Amino acid sequence: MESTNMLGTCLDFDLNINPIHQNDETSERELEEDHSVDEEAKVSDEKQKVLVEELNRVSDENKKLAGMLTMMCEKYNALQNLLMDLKSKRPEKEADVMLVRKRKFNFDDNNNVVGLDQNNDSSSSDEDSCKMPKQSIKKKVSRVFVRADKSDKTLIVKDGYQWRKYGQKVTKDNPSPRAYFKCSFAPSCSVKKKVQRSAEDPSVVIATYEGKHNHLNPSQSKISLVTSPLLKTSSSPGSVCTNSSGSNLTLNKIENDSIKHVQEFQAPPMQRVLVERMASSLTSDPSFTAEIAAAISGRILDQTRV
DNA sequence: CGTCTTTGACCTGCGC
DNA sequence: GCGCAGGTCAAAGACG
Repeated sequence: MESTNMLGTCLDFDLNINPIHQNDETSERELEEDHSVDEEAKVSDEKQKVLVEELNRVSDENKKLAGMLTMMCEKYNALQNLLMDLKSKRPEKEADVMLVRKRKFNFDDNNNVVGLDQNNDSSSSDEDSCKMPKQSIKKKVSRVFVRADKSDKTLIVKDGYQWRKYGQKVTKDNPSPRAYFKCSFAPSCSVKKKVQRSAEDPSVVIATYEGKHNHLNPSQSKISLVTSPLLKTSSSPGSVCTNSSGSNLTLNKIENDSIKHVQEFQAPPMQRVLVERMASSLTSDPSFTAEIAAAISGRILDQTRV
């Protein structure tokens, strides 16, 4: 029978348990009709149940995420307060360090003398970084995933900074070449960038940033003009917005743009404060932004692969 | 002519 | 010590 086949194993089971009325055609037909109506109702009920469960699960998840966000904000506030306390307790020490750094920096800039600030951090010059043992250099490394046209073979990631290409190499694990860039905006800036297409998805370009810029972003002024009304309220001392030493403008740009959009849509002050705080926390930590970008890109890659 | 890109050679770290 | 792979240098060419 067609109807029994359509209704699956449960119905087959029901029909087979009562073989006594097999010759009674009318009663069988009535029975089948009843069964089919019942089963249709059952199926729709089950579907409804599944949907309701899914809805509940999603709303629970949403609640959990909201809770996590609130917790993150609270923790961020606590950390911010802690940082402010620490800064207020040790202002002289930091000022001394800054003074020494500035002095060394000026000397290096003006006289172009190499080798005097070898113990300096990532803001030392290229020559220094070449002479120093690689193990002693602790540079901040961040990765940015950028969607690019497959046909576009120029490994250029526009991030607002000025880069000079100094090498290209084909690596073992990836058929597409890897390009090496140095920041050419400031001679003393030791930030390097490696750009390579993803082996898994050639439409994705992976830019790896090493080090921290010790100068303003060439296009920073333009960006800060656009976003200053928002960031002025959100940025705290020490954030990227104020020290402008973020290593990743692409992300900053994306974040700032998205922040603008978010602010346009979210009028309630509480949400606005939350968004601003989140934005501040995101922009103040390049590694965190890189991790977020990596996670998002990975997610996108996963979805495009399916 | 100055700047930027390309590309082969060289250097360095690491595993065997 | 050797080979491999990644990273860097620097000469040559392209381009505005």
